[in-house]
Amino acid sequence: MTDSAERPRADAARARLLDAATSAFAEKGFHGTTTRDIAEAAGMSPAALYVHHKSKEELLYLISHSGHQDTLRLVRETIESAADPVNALRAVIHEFAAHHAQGHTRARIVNYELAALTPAHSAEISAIRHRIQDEIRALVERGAAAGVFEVPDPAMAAIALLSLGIDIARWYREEGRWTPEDVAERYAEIALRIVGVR
Amino acid sequence: MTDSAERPRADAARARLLDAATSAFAEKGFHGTTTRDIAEAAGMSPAALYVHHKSKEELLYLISHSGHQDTLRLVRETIESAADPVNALRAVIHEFAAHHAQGHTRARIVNYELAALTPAHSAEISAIRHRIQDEIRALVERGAAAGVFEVPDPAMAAIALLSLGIDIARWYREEGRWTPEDVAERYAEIALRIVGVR
DNA sequence: ACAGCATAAGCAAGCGCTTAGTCACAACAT
DNA sequence: ATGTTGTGACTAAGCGCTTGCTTATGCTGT
Repeated sequence: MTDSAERPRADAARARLLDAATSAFAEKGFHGTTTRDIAEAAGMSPAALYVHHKSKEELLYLISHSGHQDTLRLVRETIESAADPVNALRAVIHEFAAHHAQGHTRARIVNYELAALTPAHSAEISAIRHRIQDEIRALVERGAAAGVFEVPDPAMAAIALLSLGIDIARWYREEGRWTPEDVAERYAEIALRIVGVR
Repeated sequence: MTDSAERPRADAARARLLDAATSAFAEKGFHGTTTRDIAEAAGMSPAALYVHHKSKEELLYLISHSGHQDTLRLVRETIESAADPVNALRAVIHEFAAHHAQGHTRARIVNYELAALTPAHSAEISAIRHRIQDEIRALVERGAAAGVFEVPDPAMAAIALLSLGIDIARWYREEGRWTPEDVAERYAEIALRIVGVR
Protein backbone atom coordinates (compact mmCIF):
# COMPACT_ATOMS: atom_id res chain seq x y z
CA MET A 1 0.00 0.00 0.00
CA THR A 2 1.28 3.46 -0.86
CA ASP A 3 2.00 6.07 1.73
CA SER A 4 -0.46 8.86 0.93
CA ALA A 5 0.54 11.14 3.81
CA GLU A 6 4.10 11.92 2.69
CA ARG A 7 4.92 12.32 -1.00
CA PRO A 8 6.23 15.88 -1.22
CA ARG A 9 8.14 15.50 -4.49
CA ALA A 10 5.33 13.74 -6.33
CA ASP A 11 2.68 16.15 -5.04
CA ALA A 12 4.77 19.16 -6.02
CA ALA A 13 5.19 17.75 -9.53
CA ARG A 14 1.45 17.11 -9.78
CA ALA A 15 0.71 20.67 -8.72
CA ARG A 16 3.27 22.09 -11.14
CA LEU A 17 1.65 20.18 -13.99
CA LEU A 18 -1.80 21.42 -12.96
CA ASP A 19 -0.55 25.01 -12.80
CA ALA A 20 1.13 24.70 -16.19
CA ALA A 21 -2.02 23.18 -17.69
CA THR A 22 -4.17 25.94 -16.20
CA SER A 23 -2.07 28.69 -17.77
CA ALA A 24 -1.86 26.94 -21.11
CA PHE A 25 -5.55 25.99 -21.35
CA ALA A 26 -6.59 29.52 -20.36
CA GLU A 27 -4.32 31.10 -22.94
CA LYS A 28 -4.68 28.78 -25.91
CA GLY A 29 -7.68 26.60 -25.12
CA PHE A 30 -7.68 22.85 -24.45
CA HIS A 31 -7.29 21.78 -28.09
CA GLY A 32 -4.76 24.54 -28.76
CA THR A 33 -2.51 23.21 -26.00
CA THR A 34 -0.21 20.20 -26.48
CA THR A 35 0.99 17.84 -23.79
CA ARG A 36 4.49 19.01 -24.69
CA ASP A 37 3.51 22.63 -23.91
CA ILE A 38 2.32 21.59 -20.46
CA ALA A 39 5.33 19.41 -19.68
CA GLU A 40 7.76 22.10 -20.81
CA ALA A 41 6.05 24.79 -18.72
CA ALA A 42 6.24 22.45 -15.73
CA GLY A 43 9.95 21.86 -16.41
CA MET A 44 9.59 18.18 -17.25
CA SER A 45 9.77 15.81 -20.17
CA PRO A 46 6.57 15.03 -22.10
CA ALA A 47 6.41 11.56 -20.54
CA ALA A 48 6.41 12.94 -16.98
CA LEU A 49 2.85 14.15 -17.48
CA TYR A 50 1.73 10.51 -17.65
CA VAL A 51 3.53 9.57 -14.45
CA HIS A 52 1.13 11.85 -12.56
CA HIS A 53 -2.01 12.00 -14.72
CA LYS A 54 -3.65 9.50 -17.00
CA SER A 55 -4.52 11.90 -19.81
CA LYS A 56 -4.59 15.49 -20.94
CA GLU A 57 -8.35 15.47 -20.46
CA GLU A 58 -7.90 14.41 -16.84
CA LEU A 59 -5.94 17.60 -16.22
CA LEU A 60 -8.82 19.61 -17.67
CA TYR A 61 -11.30 17.69 -15.56
CA LEU A 62 -9.33 18.22 -12.34
CA ILE A 63 -9.05 21.96 -12.98
CA SER A 64 -12.70 22.27 -13.98
CA HIS A 65 -14.01 20.14 -11.13
CA SER A 66 -12.13 21.91 -8.34
CA GLY A 67 -13.00 25.27 -9.87
CA HIS A 68 -16.70 24.48 -9.93
CA GLN A 69 -16.69 23.05 -6.40
CA ASP A 70 -14.94 26.15 -5.08
CA THR A 71 -17.49 28.41 -6.75
CA LEU A 72 -20.45 26.39 -5.47
CA ARG A 73 -19.06 26.47 -1.92
CA LEU A 74 -18.41 30.21 -2.15
CA VAL A 75 -21.96 30.89 -3.33
CA ARG A 76 -23.62 28.67 -0.72
CA GLU A 77 -21.59 29.89 2.24
CA THR A 78 -21.99 33.55 1.32
CA ILE A 79 -25.76 33.28 0.90
CA GLU A 80 -26.15 31.24 4.10
CA SER A 81 -24.32 33.72 6.27
CA ALA A 82 -26.46 36.69 5.22
CA ALA A 83 -29.47 37.87 7.19
CA ASP A 84 -31.84 38.85 4.36
CA PRO A 85 -32.13 38.69 0.53
CA VAL A 86 -30.72 42.20 -0.01
CA ASN A 87 -27.58 41.53 2.01
CA ALA A 88 -27.30 38.01 0.61
CA LEU A 89 -27.42 39.26 -3.00
CA ARG A 90 -25.00 42.10 -2.36
CA ALA A 91 -22.56 39.72 -0.65
CA VAL A 92 -22.82 36.84 -3.11
CA ILE A 93 -22.35 39.01 -6.20
CA HIS A 94 -19.48 40.80 -4.48
CA GLU A 95 -17.76 37.50 -3.73
CA PHE A 96 -18.66 35.93 -7.08
CA ALA A 97 -17.26 38.90 -9.00
CA ALA A 98 -14.09 39.14 -6.90
CA HIS A 99 -13.59 35.38 -7.30
CA HIS A 100 -13.87 35.59 -11.09
CA ALA A 101 -11.60 38.64 -11.39
CA GLN A 102 -8.99 37.31 -9.00
CA GLY A 103 -9.02 33.82 -10.50
CA HIS A 104 -9.81 34.81 -14.07
CA THR A 105 -7.30 32.32 -15.50
CA ARG A 106 -8.89 29.29 -13.89
CA ALA A 107 -12.37 30.76 -14.37
CA ARG A 108 -11.75 30.96 -18.11
CA ILE A 109 -11.22 27.19 -18.21
CA VAL A 110 -14.16 26.57 -15.89
CA ASN A 111 -16.55 28.51 -18.11
CA TYR A 112 -15.24 28.15 -21.65
CA GLU A 113 -13.68 24.69 -21.96
CA LEU A 114 -16.68 22.55 -21.03
CA ALA A 115 -17.02 21.15 -24.56
CA ALA A 116 -13.64 19.41 -24.32
CA LEU A 117 -14.65 17.24 -21.36
CA THR A 118 -15.62 13.57 -21.86
CA PRO A 119 -19.39 12.97 -21.76
CA ALA A 120 -19.17 11.49 -18.24
CA HIS A 121 -17.11 14.37 -16.88
CA SER A 122 -19.27 16.89 -18.71
CA ALA A 123 -22.40 15.50 -17.04
CA GLU A 124 -20.80 15.67 -13.61
CA ILE A 125 -19.68 19.28 -14.10
CA SER A 126 -23.07 20.25 -15.52
CA ALA A 127 -24.72 19.07 -12.33
CA ILE A 128 -22.53 21.39 -10.24
CA ARG A 129 -23.25 24.30 -12.60
CA HIS A 130 -26.98 23.71 -12.17
CA ARG A 131 -26.60 23.79 -8.40
CA ILE A 132 -24.83 27.14 -8.61
CA GLN A 133 -27.53 28.53 -10.87
CA ASP A 134 -30.26 27.18 -8.57
CA GLU A 135 -28.76 28.98 -5.57
CA ILE A 136 -28.89 32.34 -7.33
CA ARG A 137 -32.35 31.79 -8.78
CA ALA A 138 -33.75 30.69 -5.41
CA LEU A 139 -32.29 33.81 -3.82
CA VAL A 140 -33.86 36.11 -6.41
CA GLU A 141 -37.19 34.33 -6.03
CA ARG A 142 -36.99 34.63 -2.25
CA GLY A 143 -36.42 38.37 -2.51
CA ALA A 144 -39.25 38.75 -5.03
CA ALA A 145 -41.64 36.75 -2.86
CA ALA A 146 -40.72 38.88 0.17
CA GLY A 147 -41.44 42.00 -1.84
CA VAL A 148 -37.95 43.47 -1.39
CA PHE A 149 -36.93 42.73 -4.99
CA GLU A 150 -38.96 44.06 -7.89
CA VAL A 151 -38.31 41.74 -10.85
CA PRO A 152 -40.63 40.97 -13.77
CA ASP A 153 -38.88 37.64 -14.44
CA PRO A 154 -36.76 36.22 -11.59
CA ALA A 155 -35.32 33.41 -13.74
CA MET A 156 -34.07 35.86 -16.35
CA ALA A 157 -32.70 38.19 -13.66
CA ALA A 158 -30.81 35.27 -12.12
CA ILE A 159 -29.28 34.38 -15.48
CA ALA A 160 -28.23 37.98 -16.06
CA LEU A 161 -26.60 38.19 -12.63
CA LEU A 162 -24.67 34.96 -13.11
CA SER A 163 -23.80 35.93 -16.67
CA LEU A 164 -22.35 39.24 -15.56
CA GLY A 165 -20.08 37.50 -13.06
CA ILE A 166 -18.97 34.70 -15.38
CA ASP A 167 -18.10 37.08 -18.21
CA ILE A 168 -15.59 38.84 -15.95
CA ALA A 169 -13.32 35.88 -16.68
CA ARG A 170 -13.36 36.86 -20.35
CA TRP A 171 -12.55 40.57 -20.09
CA TYR A 172 -10.68 41.05 -16.80
CA ARG A 173 -6.94 41.80 -17.06
CA GLU A 174 -4.47 42.32 -14.22
CA GLU A 175 -2.94 45.23 -16.13
CA GLY A 176 -6.31 46.97 -16.35
CA ARG A 177 -7.38 49.87 -14.23
CA TRP A 178 -9.52 47.94 -11.75
CA THR A 179 -8.63 45.63 -8.88
CA PRO A 180 -10.86 42.62 -8.21
CA GLU A 181 -12.26 44.56 -5.24
CA ASP A 182 -13.18 47.52 -7.49
CA VAL A 183 -15.11 45.22 -9.79
CA ALA A 184 -16.74 43.41 -6.87
CA GLU A 185 -18.03 46.63 -5.30
CA ARG A 186 -19.47 48.04 -8.52
CA TYR A 187 -20.98 44.73 -9.53
CA ALA A 188 -22.66 44.25 -6.14
CA GLU A 189 -24.30 47.64 -6.61
CA ILE A 190 -25.31 46.81 -10.20
CA ALA A 191 -26.84 43.54 -8.98
CA LEU A 192 -29.09 45.37 -6.53
CA ARG A 193 -30.21 47.72 -9.30
CA ILE A 194 -31.02 44.74 -11.56
CA VAL A 195 -33.37 43.24 -8.98
CA GLY A 196 -34.96 46.63 -8.37
CA VAL A 197 -33.83 47.38 -4.83
CA ARG A 198 -34.42 51.10 -4.33
CA MET B 1 -10.14 38.26 -67.05
CA THR B 2 -12.65 36.37 -64.94
CA ASP B 3 -16.31 37.18 -64.92
CA SER B 4 -16.99 38.31 -61.35
CA ALA B 5 -20.68 39.01 -61.84
CA GLU B 6 -21.76 35.43 -62.47
CA ARG B 7 -20.20 32.57 -60.55
CA PRO B 8 -23.16 30.94 -58.86
CA ARG B 9 -21.60 27.53 -58.36
CA ALA B 10 -18.35 28.83 -56.88
CA ASP B 11 -20.07 31.33 -54.59
CA ALA B 12 -22.50 28.71 -53.34
CA ALA B 13 -19.60 26.42 -52.49
CA ARG B 14 -17.78 29.23 -50.68
CA ALA B 15 -20.87 30.00 -48.66
CA ARG B 16 -21.43 26.33 -47.83
CA LEU B 17 -17.87 26.08 -46.53
CA LEU B 18 -18.32 29.21 -44.42
CA ASP B 19 -21.59 27.87 -42.98
CA ALA B 20 -20.00 24.52 -42.22
CA ALA B 21 -17.02 26.22 -40.58
CA THR B 22 -19.31 28.45 -38.51
CA SER B 23 -21.23 25.48 -37.11
CA ALA B 24 -18.09 23.47 -36.44
CA PHE B 25 -16.07 26.30 -34.84
CA ALA B 26 -19.02 27.26 -32.63
CA GLU B 27 -19.53 23.70 -31.47
CA LYS B 28 -15.98 22.43 -31.07
CA GLY B 29 -13.79 25.51 -31.21
CA PHE B 30 -11.26 26.43 -33.90
CA HIS B 31 -8.55 24.00 -32.74
CA GLY B 32 -11.11 21.28 -32.07
CA THR B 33 -12.31 21.43 -35.67
CA THR B 34 -10.44 19.74 -38.53
CA THR B 35 -10.46 20.80 -42.17
CA ARG B 36 -11.94 17.38 -42.87
CA ASP B 37 -14.88 18.15 -40.54
CA ILE B 38 -15.61 21.34 -42.44
CA ALA B 39 -15.28 19.80 -45.89
CA GLU B 40 -17.47 16.85 -44.95
CA ALA B 41 -20.19 19.10 -43.52
CA ALA B 42 -20.08 21.13 -46.74
CA GLY B 43 -20.36 17.91 -48.77
CA MET B 44 -16.95 18.15 -50.38
CA SER B 45 -13.54 16.53 -50.29
CA PRO B 46 -10.90 17.94 -47.92
CA ALA B 47 -9.03 19.51 -50.83
CA ALA B 48 -12.06 21.51 -51.98
CA LEU B 49 -11.64 23.79 -48.98
CA TYR B 50 -8.39 25.05 -50.49
CA VAL B 51 -9.96 25.80 -53.85
CA HIS B 52 -12.06 28.51 -52.18
CA HIS B 53 -9.99 29.58 -49.15
CA LYS B 54 -6.30 29.74 -48.53
CA SER B 55 -6.33 28.32 -45.03
CA LYS B 56 -8.47 27.19 -42.11
CA GLU B 57 -7.55 30.40 -40.31
CA GLU B 58 -8.86 32.44 -43.24
CA LEU B 59 -12.28 30.90 -42.68
CA LEU B 60 -12.15 31.95 -39.05
CA TYR B 61 -11.04 35.44 -40.04
CA LEU B 62 -13.86 35.86 -42.59
CA ILE B 63 -16.47 34.74 -40.06
CA SER B 64 -15.02 36.90 -37.29
CA HIS B 65 -14.56 39.98 -39.46
CA SER B 66 -18.05 40.02 -40.95
CA GLY B 67 -19.52 39.29 -37.53
CA HIS B 68 -17.72 42.22 -35.93
CA GLN B 69 -18.56 44.59 -38.78
CA ASP B 70 -22.24 43.66 -38.55
CA THR B 71 -22.26 44.28 -34.81
CA LEU B 72 -20.50 47.65 -35.13
CA ARG B 73 -22.95 48.77 -37.81
CA LEU B 74 -25.92 47.62 -35.71
CA VAL B 75 -24.68 49.54 -32.67
CA ARG B 76 -23.89 52.74 -34.57
CA GLU B 77 -27.10 52.85 -36.58
CA THR B 78 -29.29 52.09 -33.57
CA ILE B 79 -27.69 54.78 -31.41
CA GLU B 80 -27.74 57.37 -34.23
CA SER B 81 -31.44 56.96 -34.91
CA ALA B 82 -32.49 57.56 -31.29
CA ALA B 83 -33.53 60.95 -29.97
CA ASP B 84 -31.97 60.87 -26.49
CA PRO B 85 -29.66 58.73 -24.30
CA VAL B 86 -32.50 56.85 -22.60
CA ASN B 87 -34.10 55.78 -25.87
CA ALA B 88 -30.69 55.15 -27.44
CA LEU B 89 -29.62 52.84 -24.61
CA ARG B 90 -32.93 51.00 -24.54
CA ALA B 91 -32.79 50.49 -28.32
CA VAL B 92 -29.12 49.56 -28.60
CA ILE B 93 -29.23 46.97 -25.80
CA HIS B 94 -32.48 45.59 -27.23
CA GLU B 95 -30.86 45.17 -30.67
CA PHE B 96 -27.53 43.99 -29.28
CA ALA B 97 -29.20 41.31 -27.14
CA ALA B 98 -31.53 40.15 -29.93
CA HIS B 99 -28.56 40.01 -32.32
CA HIS B 100 -26.53 37.84 -29.94
CA ALA B 101 -29.44 35.50 -29.13
CA GLN B 102 -30.55 35.14 -32.73
CA GLY B 103 -27.03 34.69 -34.06
CA HIS B 104 -25.54 32.95 -31.03
CA THR B 105 -23.64 30.45 -33.17
CA ARG B 106 -21.69 33.07 -35.07
CA ALA B 107 -21.47 35.27 -31.96
CA ARG B 108 -19.75 32.44 -30.12
CA ILE B 109 -16.95 32.47 -32.69
CA VAL B 110 -16.83 36.27 -32.74
CA ASN B 111 -16.35 36.47 -28.98
CA TYR B 112 -14.53 33.32 -27.98
CA GLU B 113 -12.18 32.37 -30.81
CA LEU B 114 -10.10 35.54 -31.01
CA ALA B 115 -6.96 33.80 -29.72
CA ALA B 116 -6.80 31.58 -32.81
CA LEU B 117 -6.45 34.49 -35.25
CA THR B 118 -3.03 35.40 -36.70
CA PRO B 119 -1.45 38.46 -35.04
CA ALA B 120 -2.32 40.67 -38.04
CA HIS B 121 -5.94 39.54 -38.15
CA SER B 122 -6.20 39.75 -34.37
CA ALA B 123 -5.08 43.39 -34.41
CA GLU B 124 -7.60 44.26 -37.09
CA ILE B 125 -10.47 42.62 -35.20
CA SER B 126 -9.37 44.22 -31.93
CA ALA B 127 -9.72 47.65 -33.52
CA ILE B 128 -13.35 46.93 -34.43
CA ARG B 129 -14.06 45.64 -30.93
CA HIS B 130 -12.68 48.86 -29.47
CA ARG B 131 -14.95 50.91 -31.71
CA ILE B 132 -17.97 48.95 -30.49
CA GLN B 133 -16.94 49.46 -26.89
CA ASP B 134 -16.32 53.18 -27.48
CA GLU B 135 -19.83 53.64 -28.85
CA ILE B 136 -21.41 52.20 -25.71
CA ARG B 137 -19.11 54.03 -23.32
CA ALA B 138 -19.68 57.36 -25.09
CA LEU B 139 -23.43 56.80 -24.86
CA VAL B 140 -23.29 56.10 -21.12
CA GLU B 141 -21.07 59.15 -20.57
CA ARG B 142 -23.46 61.32 -22.58
CA GLY B 143 -26.39 60.19 -20.45
CA ALA B 144 -24.41 60.75 -17.25
CA ALA B 145 -23.31 64.24 -18.37
CA ALA B 146 -26.90 65.11 -19.23
CA GLY B 147 -27.99 64.00 -15.78
CA VAL B 148 -30.47 61.39 -17.03
CA PHE B 149 -28.21 58.45 -16.07
CA GLU B 150 -27.00 58.04 -12.52
CA VAL B 151 -23.77 56.01 -12.67
CA PRO B 152 -20.82 56.10 -10.26
CA ASP B 153 -18.42 54.77 -12.93
CA PRO B 154 -19.58 55.10 -16.56
CA ALA B 155 -16.67 53.03 -17.93
CA MET B 156 -17.51 50.12 -15.65
CA ALA B 157 -21.22 50.42 -16.44
CA ALA B 158 -20.40 50.32 -20.17
CA ILE B 159 -18.35 47.16 -19.72
CA ALA B 160 -21.13 45.53 -17.72
CA LEU B 161 -23.70 46.39 -20.41
CA LEU B 162 -21.54 45.01 -23.21
CA SER B 163 -20.60 41.99 -21.12
CA LEU B 164 -24.22 41.13 -20.48
CA GLY B 165 -24.96 41.16 -24.21
CA ILE B 166 -21.88 39.22 -25.28
CA ASP B 167 -22.42 36.48 -22.72
CA ILE B 168 -25.82 35.71 -24.27
CA ALA B 169 -23.84 33.90 -26.98
CA ARG B 170 -22.56 31.51 -24.30
CA TRP B 171 -25.82 30.56 -22.60
CA TYR B 172 -28.60 31.08 -25.16
CA ARG B 173 -30.19 27.95 -26.62
CA GLU B 174 -32.93 27.73 -29.23
CA GLU B 175 -34.60 24.97 -27.20
CA GLY B 176 -34.77 27.20 -24.14
CA ARG B 177 -37.87 28.96 -22.92
CA TRP B 178 -37.07 32.42 -24.30
CA THR B 179 -37.15 33.82 -27.82
CA PRO B 180 -34.49 36.37 -28.83
CA GLU B 181 -37.19 39.02 -28.48
CA ASP B 182 -37.95 37.94 -24.89
CA VAL B 183 -34.29 38.30 -23.97
CA ALA B 184 -34.01 41.62 -25.81
CA GLU B 185 -36.95 43.16 -23.96
CA ARG B 186 -35.81 42.07 -20.51
CA TYR B 187 -32.23 43.08 -21.16
CA ALA B 188 -33.21 46.53 -22.40
CA GLU B 189 -35.03 47.06 -19.13
CA ILE B 190 -32.10 45.71 -17.11
CA ALA B 191 -29.79 48.10 -18.95
CA LEU B 192 -31.84 51.11 -17.93
CA ARG B 193 -31.77 49.92 -14.32
CA ILE B 194 -27.97 49.54 -14.45
CA VAL B 195 -27.50 53.16 -15.51
CA GLY B 196 -29.97 54.30 -12.87
CA VAL B 197 -32.85 55.56 -14.99
CA ARG B 198 -35.79 55.89 -12.62
C1' DA C 1 18.29 -2.95 -2.07
C1' DC C 2 14.57 -1.03 -3.92
C1' DA C 3 10.38 1.82 -4.70
C1' DG C 4 9.04 5.06 -7.58
C1' DC C 5 10.15 9.51 -10.11
C1' DA C 6 11.71 10.75 -14.48
C1' DT C 7 13.34 10.35 -19.20
C1' DA C 8 14.84 9.12 -24.23
C1' DA C 9 13.00 7.25 -27.89
C1' DG C 10 9.42 6.32 -30.57
C1' DC C 11 4.64 4.51 -32.27
C1' DA C 12 0.17 4.86 -34.53
C1' DA C 13 -2.96 8.14 -35.74
C1' DG C 14 -4.33 12.45 -37.17
C1' DC C 15 -3.21 17.09 -38.64
C1' DG C 16 -3.14 21.14 -42.33
C1' DC C 17 -2.18 21.46 -46.69
C1' DT C 18 -0.36 20.15 -51.68
C1' DT C 19 0.02 17.79 -55.97
C1' DA C 20 -1.43 15.90 -60.11
C1' DG C 21 -5.06 15.07 -62.42
C1' DT C 22 -10.40 14.28 -63.80
C1' DC C 23 -14.52 16.18 -65.23
C1' DA C 24 -18.26 19.26 -67.02
C1' DC C 25 -18.98 22.91 -69.78
C1' DA C 26 -18.48 27.15 -72.56
C1' DA C 27 -16.33 29.37 -76.58
C1' DC C 28 -15.06 29.00 -81.04
C1' DA C 29 -13.27 27.38 -85.62
C1' DT C 30 -14.55 24.51 -89.13
C1' DA D 1 -23.66 20.13 -86.22
C1' DT D 2 -19.18 18.70 -84.87
C1' DG D 3 -14.49 18.57 -83.15
C1' DT D 4 -11.04 21.29 -80.41
C1' DT D 5 -9.38 23.64 -76.80
C1' DG D 6 -9.35 26.48 -72.54
C1' DT D 7 -11.11 27.09 -67.89
C1' DG D 8 -12.31 26.41 -63.32
C1' DA D 9 -14.63 23.39 -59.77
C1' DC D 10 -13.49 19.44 -57.67
C1' DT D 11 -11.05 15.03 -56.02
C1' DA D 12 -7.83 10.80 -54.83
C1' DA D 13 -3.82 10.24 -52.92
C1' DG D 14 -0.53 11.41 -50.02
C1' DC D 15 3.46 14.42 -47.90
C1' DG D 16 5.78 16.16 -43.94
C1' DC D 17 4.87 17.04 -39.49
C1' DT D 18 2.65 17.02 -34.89
C1' DT D 19 -0.39 14.88 -31.87
C1' DG D 20 -1.49 12.08 -27.39
C1' DC D 21 0.39 8.52 -25.34
C1' DT D 22 3.59 4.12 -24.36
C1' DT D 23 7.67 1.45 -23.59
C1' DA D 24 12.10 0.32 -21.96
C1' DT D 25 15.39 2.00 -19.10
C1' DG D 26 18.08 4.97 -15.94
C1' DC D 27 18.48 7.47 -11.64
C1' DT D 28 17.84 9.00 -6.75
C1' DG D 29 16.80 9.25 -1.91
C1' DT D 30 16.04 6.40 1.97
